This record gives sequence, C-alpha cells and structure tokens, in this order.
Amino acid sequence: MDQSRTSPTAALLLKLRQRDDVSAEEEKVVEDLVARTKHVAARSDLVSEGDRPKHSTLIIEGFAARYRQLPDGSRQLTSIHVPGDFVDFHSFLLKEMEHGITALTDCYVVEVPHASLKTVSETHPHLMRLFNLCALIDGAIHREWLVSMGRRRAPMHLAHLICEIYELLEAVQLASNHELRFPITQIDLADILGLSAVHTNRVLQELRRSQLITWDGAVIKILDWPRLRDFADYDNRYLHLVREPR
Amino acid sequence: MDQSRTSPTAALLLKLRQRDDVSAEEEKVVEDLVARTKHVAARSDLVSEGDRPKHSTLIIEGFAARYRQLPDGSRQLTSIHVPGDFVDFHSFLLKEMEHGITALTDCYVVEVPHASLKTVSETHPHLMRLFNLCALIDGAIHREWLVSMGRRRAPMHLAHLICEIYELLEAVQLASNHELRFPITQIDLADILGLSAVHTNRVLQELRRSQLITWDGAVIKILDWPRLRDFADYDNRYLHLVREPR
DNA sequence: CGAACTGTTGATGATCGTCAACTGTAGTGG
DNA sequence: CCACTACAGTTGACGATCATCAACAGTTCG
Repeated sequence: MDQSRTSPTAALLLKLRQRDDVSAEEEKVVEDLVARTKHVAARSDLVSEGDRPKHSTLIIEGFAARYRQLPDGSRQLTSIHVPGDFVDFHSFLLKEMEHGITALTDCYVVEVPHASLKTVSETHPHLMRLFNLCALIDGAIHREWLVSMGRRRAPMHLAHLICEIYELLEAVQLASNHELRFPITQIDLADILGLSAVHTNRVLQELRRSQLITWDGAVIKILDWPRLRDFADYDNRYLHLVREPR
Repeated sequence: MDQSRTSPTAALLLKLRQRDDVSAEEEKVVEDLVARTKHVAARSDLVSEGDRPKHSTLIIEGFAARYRQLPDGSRQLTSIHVPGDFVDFHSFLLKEMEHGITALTDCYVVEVPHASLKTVSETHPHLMRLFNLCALIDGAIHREWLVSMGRRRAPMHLAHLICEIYELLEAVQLASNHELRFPITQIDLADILGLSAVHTNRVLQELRRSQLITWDGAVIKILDWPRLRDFADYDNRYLHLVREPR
C-alpha cells in the first residue's frame, strides 16, 4: 500500500479546503480526531446493517462502499468512498444503520467517536458545517447515480462512474494524468451499476474497444478524457469541487 | 385544495417532532420562518438547474420533485417531496443547484431566506440539527431508491414507491387507512421509476390485476398492505419514522 | 496438485423501450 | 351546440438491452 502520505488527515483536509478555508486551529482539531488507525481486510464489513455505531468511520487509505443486501441474494452498492470520506457520518445523528459498509479493498480507517463529533459541533461550528457540507455532497452524488441508473444505458453509466471516481481521487491527490488505481472486481462493479457481472464485463469491453479507456488489473487509464466525458454526459458540477464565494 | 390544515407549519412540526422534542420557543422560531405562502402552478419550476437561490423552499401543500433533464430529452426525477419538506435545503450550504425542482401538482410553498436559516443555526442549534437530520434522511431515501433502481424489477420498484409515499404522507397526517391522494401522471411516474411511460402503464396494471392496489385518478388504495409490503421487500427503517432514544 | 476465484465467451430468454394507433376526457373557440 | 385540439391512458407489434445458465481459461494460494 501507498506509504508516501505524510498524515492520515491529509485527504480529509484537502477535501475540506475545497469548501472553505481551514484555520490552523481547526486543522489541529481534525488531527486530534484521529486517535488510532485501524486496518480492515478487503471484503469485510466496516459497519453492518442494523448496527448502532458509537463512532463515525473516516477512510485513510483504500476503498469502501455502502451496500444493501436483498432477500434474493442480490446486492446493490449505493456509494463508494475514498480516502478523506466519513463513510457513515450520518450515523452521528441517525443512529441505526439501514445499510452495511464493506471494504472493497484493504483499508486503513479511523473510528471517530460520536462524542468527539459532538464536542466539535459545540466548540467549532464552522468545522462541523464543513462536515455537513460533505454529507450534502454525498446526497448530490446519490442523485447523479439515480440519473445514471434510470436514464443512462450501461456503457454511459460505467463511463460516468469512471469520470466521477477519477475526479474524486484527483481532488485528494490520489490520481493524476487521467490515470487511477481502482482495484475492484467486476462483480463489485456490477453491484455498483446494478447489472449482472456478465453484462458488466461486456460493457467494459465495449469501452475498451472504443479506445476510451484501458482497465488492466487495478489500473484504469482514460485514453481520451474529452470524448469519455461527452460520451458519459458527465458534468461535474454536482461534485462541487470548486469553492463557492461566500 | 385542502384548506382544513390549521397552520402552514403543521406538517413540518409533525416531521420534526418525530425526531425529537420541539420546544415552544423552537415552534415559534419555525412559525416565524413562514413569512408569506406562495402559489406555484403544476408543471412549473420551483427552482431551475443552475440557480443560486437565496432561500430554501418549504412545501406547505402539494407535491414537488427534484429532477434532471438529459441532453437526449429524457428526464429523471431523483426525489419527491410532500408538505413539510425543505425541498432545496442543501442550497443553504451548496449554493448552486445542480438539478431543477418542479411542481408535480399545484403547490403552496414558503421561501425561507438563507439569512433566516443562518440566524437559526446560530441562535437555535438544536433546531438546526433537526433540519440537518431531515437532510440526512433524504440521503437514506436516495440510497433506497438506488437499490430499487438497481436490483428491483419494475413491479417491485413501483410497489416499494407506493409503500414509501404512503408512510411519508401518513407521518404528516395526510394519509390514513392505506389510502392516499397522489395526483401524478403516469409520465411523471415513469420518470421516477426510470422506465418508459408505456411500460409503467403495464406495470401498474399488473399491480391492479394482482389485487394489491387500486389507482383511480388521484386516489391510490392499498388493498392488502402486508402483501404489498412483502412483494416490494419494503422495510421502512430507512425513513427513521420512530424517534431514536438520546 | 486441486480449490477457489476472477475474467471471458456463447446461447437463450426475460425485461423493457420504441413506434404506432386508438380511446376517453377536458378544454377551447367558433 | 359542435369541431378541434391537447393530453393522459391504453394496447399491440417489434426490437434493444440486459439476465441467466453454462462452460472454460488464467491466476493465486494452500
């Protein structure tokens, strides 16, 4: 795994700074939230459905996803999370988890006690507002996924997903040059797209045949960013990556 | 339209009280947010994509929906909103709207200035937290919709939607006895489900044939709630309708 | 070496979209 | 009053997209 990162809070701070200035004191508060990093093996649950966690989980390294398992055995992933994401921030207010969270790859995470978040909300409301803002952006991503599911054909859907993940990783300096490490199986990818694994495989090959991407093992290369973006009808405004004037 | 409602804030207060106690003072603050109700005709935009509204819109009466229009002319609704919902609460922090909001029926709404929300966040943090909590539940609903889109067949998907809307309306005392007024066209319904209008019509008839519901004009009657719920694999935990102990 | 898993391909069928036509209803204007 | 329009709902025919089942290759790992 990548050990080059200086601090476990680096990705989170990069994310927050895209929203607004983060003062030196707030930065210290964020760093104090990180008590001890914990390793989670790929394919195991960070949080299970029905849990009432006493902490929110911050991803330091690796990929995780929210998912729901249906009675017929099928599974749907409802979001994917990258370093810097509070993957179950809402459990701070909502208590019961109505979905599970799985590690798509080996992960390093930090469990931030809800009590600490409560303190932050009282002593550093501006910082708390930045966390809330990130949760609202999660909602915007959900809505874009709904659009992809409902109105984009599978190849466009996959292309759109690749654009999104690339820009999310680029924003925390984990991807550049239209190249990203995204070590996920086609089975998990199918559960993101809401497709069968077989069809997912064929759709992926279609993007390869069209010279839009290569996807070899864990490494995705976007061969023609403008064409991929147009093909996917990708408009990144919903990620709110540029800071809004206040 | 129904004029029996005593106060424009009735639905909102019912919603908030499901989350936590609302003090008399907080109730007064909520009522002060409602300056002037405004009528919006069915099929017109409450907010348009790209807008930077200076207020958040609270629905007093009628149904509204968030939507996105795609270049090929197709449209996807990403959420539907009932009285008591802040339909664009996130614009308070996120500024630019990356989707539009349309009135599915004639609506009465209130436009609450962001400046007022800012004041509330400073003087009544507990109340603001309840608003935030509602926004997080919106996210949970989005996730459940993603599951429906990805892994439920059209008849299950529609059944699930009916269950959800019924319970949301029941929670603000706008539906009871497994009967609800939901005056929406099959075209809009198709744009919720991500289906064509023709297929939506057939799916609807399937539910009618199965004696699960009647849907005559604006009125939906759920004929067999347990069977509809089982058929849809509907589990309402994600709506967080019961108050959590603190 | 076998076991388990991922990726891949082919064959077949189910689900859903598209096109077209027709019905009923409500409104609109002469 | 009636012709005319507009639109929601409905039905049939046909085709595209996607799921399912089965088989097999390549890799890793014990």
